[in-house]
Amino acid sequence: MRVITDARDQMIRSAATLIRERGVEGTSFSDVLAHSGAPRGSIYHHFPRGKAQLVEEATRYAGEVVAKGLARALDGDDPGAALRAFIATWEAVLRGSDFEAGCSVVAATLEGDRSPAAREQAAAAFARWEELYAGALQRRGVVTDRARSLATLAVAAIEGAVVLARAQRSAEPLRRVARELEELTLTAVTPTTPPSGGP
Amino acid sequence: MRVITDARDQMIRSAATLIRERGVEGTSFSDVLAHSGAPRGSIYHHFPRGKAQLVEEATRYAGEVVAKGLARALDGDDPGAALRAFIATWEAVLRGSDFEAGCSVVAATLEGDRSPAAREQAAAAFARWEELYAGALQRRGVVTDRARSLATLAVAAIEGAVVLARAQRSAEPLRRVARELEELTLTAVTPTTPPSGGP
DNA sequence: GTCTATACGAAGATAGAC
DNA sequence: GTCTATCTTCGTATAGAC
Repeated sequence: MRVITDARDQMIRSAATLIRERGVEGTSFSDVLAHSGAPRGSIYHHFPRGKAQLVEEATRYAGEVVAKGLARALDGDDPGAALRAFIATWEAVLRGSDFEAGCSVVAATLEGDRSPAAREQAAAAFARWEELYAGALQRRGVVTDRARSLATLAVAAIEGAVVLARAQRSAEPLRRVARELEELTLTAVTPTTPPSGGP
Repeated sequence: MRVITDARDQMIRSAATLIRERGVEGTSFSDVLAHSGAPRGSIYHHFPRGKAQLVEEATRYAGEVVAKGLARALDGDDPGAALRAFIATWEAVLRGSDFEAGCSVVAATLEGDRSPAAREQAAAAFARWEELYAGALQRRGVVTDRARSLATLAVAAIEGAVVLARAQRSAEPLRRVARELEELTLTAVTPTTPPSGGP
């Protein structure tokens, strides 16, 4: 059994954190070492393929963390609550960093032209998030195609809102997107029954 | 009167194009010179503050190009049509680059922690796009607050969809987001009148 | 496994000739 | 204005000692 807080995992976590703030190109090995406290000589021992490998694993890790949070929030089978929890997480990230940090998976996508493997990890992460949310909508009676569209909209809009929030240094974009997505979800899972004639 | 295709403007355009593909950190002066054909000795003549200044102007330029396209599409006062035109533009960018290019303004936001001025340009661009779209919705009878929320959702979702599309190398995210946004817009501008009793 | 030292290249920025 | 040459810094990656 392996302890999950060994040096290697700590480096991956540090890399994910720094990539979130500075991007892939803006994060050097020295930065990761300083942040993680890992010894310099152990980089190529743990990551033989160098930075490309570290970025890949950091992207995969970041994707999994979000997926786990999303899955937990979806336990209650209430898509609206999951949406709120998901958005609240991002708002915490933004506020906790004074709007300096965003999503590592987005960063890996944008700067992943030099390492296709990192971009593939990013693609897998987005697909997983969409799948989780679409599944919850389907369990609440939304048909497959619509559930997929809504899930893609939710993931895209939230990730986009995080970008807008960073640029404008305000949580307002995230709140507006949250409001619209919640109402849309509510409408989708609630069959449009004409108002009955009262009691 | 100044010709708009002089060396300086060409460098700005090249920078915007390259940033869209490789990000800010991934775009060097040498890249911009090779792409624009500008002479090496003229960099610090045209941009005394160096790369930071070039990135700022490229971000501003990219924001204006999109804003102009959006304003043109909104001429007809049909928000749905504008939405389609806006999305079609991004789909063309993605397909034309084999999903290697995205939005320079997003790139400037993510890597703009080293140059606050570039991020401010990005924030201004996003705000302008939102404002344009919200204005069109208001002219179609949507109340201010709702128009703002819908506009933020649209900008965030489309920018997010461009990121997803790059990662997954597919235009599908953009198409799904387009479908949902169009329906949402249609619902918002069409007052929910209960069906009248016939002709 | 981890260390120090270093190779090697590329980046941004500057200086001085033309 | 534009050129070439160069300075300085910093990045990844490697080599060899412990």
